[in-house]
Amino acid sequence: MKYQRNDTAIMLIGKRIKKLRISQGISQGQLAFECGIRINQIGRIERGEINTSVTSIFAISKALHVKPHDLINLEIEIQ
Amino acid sequence: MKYQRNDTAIMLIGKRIKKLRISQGISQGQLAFECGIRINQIGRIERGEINTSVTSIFAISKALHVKPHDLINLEIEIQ
DNA sequence: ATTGAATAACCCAAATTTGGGTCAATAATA
DNA sequence: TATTATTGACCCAAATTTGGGTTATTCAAT
Repeated sequence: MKYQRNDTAIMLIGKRIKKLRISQGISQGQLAFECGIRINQIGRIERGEINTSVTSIFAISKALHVKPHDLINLEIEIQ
Repeated sequence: MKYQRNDTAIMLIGKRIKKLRISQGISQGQLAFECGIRINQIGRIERGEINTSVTSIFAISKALHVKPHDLINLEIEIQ
C-alpha cells in the first residue's frame, strides 16, 4: 500500500507557519537558523510539499514563539 | 549535519496515544485498521521509536476521536 | 498450567524526508 | 534601472519512516 498523505493538513500547516513568520518579520533563512532546519526544508514545509515530522513542528513552533499545537490546530475538520 | 529528533516529544506523544487507546478499550490492531496505518507502525509510534509525521498524527487523532492538537499539546514545556 | 490475544522485536525493501548545494525567479530597495 | 535579499525549483546522497511480514514475548482469561 502506498503512503497516505494528508495534503490538506500539511498545506494548511505550511500556510500558518509562513503567515506567522511573515508577521514576525523574519526570513526563511532566519527561521531556519533559529530552529536548526535547512532553509530548503523550511521552504518545502511552507509550500506544503512535504509531510513533515513532529520534531520539525516542535522546532519551528519554538522558533516562532508559539506552542506546537498552535500550528496543528487548524480550526477546520480535516477529512 | 545529522537529523535532530525531539525524543522527549515523540515519547510523550506516544504515551498519550497509548493512554487514549487503552482508555477507549481498543487494541493496536483496531486502531491501525481505523486509521489506515500498519499495526507495526502504531506500536513504534506508541513506544516513541519514530519521529512520525503530521499525516499520521491527524489519522490517529481522528481514529481516537480527539483533535490533532490534543495529541500535540503536551502541557509541559519541551525544550 | 494452558490457551489465545495483544504487543514487542526483529527483518527487509520501498517511499519519503532531510541535509546540502546550486541556480533561476521573484520581491524589495536604493 | 540596478542591486540585493529572498524565495522557489531543481539536483543528489544519506537518514529515516513506512509498509509488509515473521517470530518471540507478554498478558489476560480460562
